[in-house]
Amino acid sequence: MSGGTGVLEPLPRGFFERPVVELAAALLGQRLVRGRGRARRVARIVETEAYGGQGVDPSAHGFAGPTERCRVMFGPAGRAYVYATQGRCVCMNVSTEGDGRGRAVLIRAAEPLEGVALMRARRLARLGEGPTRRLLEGGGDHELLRGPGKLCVALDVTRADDGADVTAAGDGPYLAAGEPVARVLWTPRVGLNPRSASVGWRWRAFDPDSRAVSATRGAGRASRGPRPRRCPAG
DNA sequence: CTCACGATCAGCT
DNA sequence: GCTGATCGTGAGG
Repeated sequence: MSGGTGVLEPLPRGFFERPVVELAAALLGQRLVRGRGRARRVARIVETEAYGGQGVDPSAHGFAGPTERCRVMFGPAGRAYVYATQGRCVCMNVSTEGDGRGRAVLIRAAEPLEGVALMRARRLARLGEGPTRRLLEGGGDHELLRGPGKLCVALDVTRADDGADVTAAGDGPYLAAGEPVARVLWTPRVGLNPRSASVGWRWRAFDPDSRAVSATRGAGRASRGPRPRRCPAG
């Protein structure tokens, strides 16, 4: 049960060389793989957000151009951009387009497929007593990767993975082919500055059939905020 | 150097 | 649904 032996072939570089909003949808259903052997963990991506780059998207880290933190987004497509927010949580993005404009897709949530016990152990190691601990101990596996910070905890994604090539199988995080999702819904992205001009853009894509879609304060679930659409709009 | 601000989360009400 | 925690990051002096 733990540690499947099947080879998970990485997605090719060309998969990531496409418009960022299109990639946000294309990543739904794909596999996020971390670790080798008994430490291997595999998850099915169910929620993403597109971040437009320099001069395009005021909510994107790369809006004003490259900085030391976000330089990976300005490099080739198919690299992990991993950053810390609130000083405590880390989030993982995948660079796209590769045209030096600083665009990337944030991976917000996933469903655990393999290495679930290790994911759970990683999450529990950071939790005190409380409802979340009881939920995870009681088999609430859909909660393991439900949110960009939680996902990185469960998969041991850290700042050390910033710049990692997600098209290369190995110990580091990489992307492998899954199955396309049946439906894709779009809403505004979560947690943005409400004064930002791009706050209403429907660049958050998710699989409405998944229980693992995140429900962060504010604009999280499909049931709140503007009604999800089938196509992105500005 | 200082300072303001989060692409969040866990725990409560 | 609401709030405090807690610090990396980038901009400015």
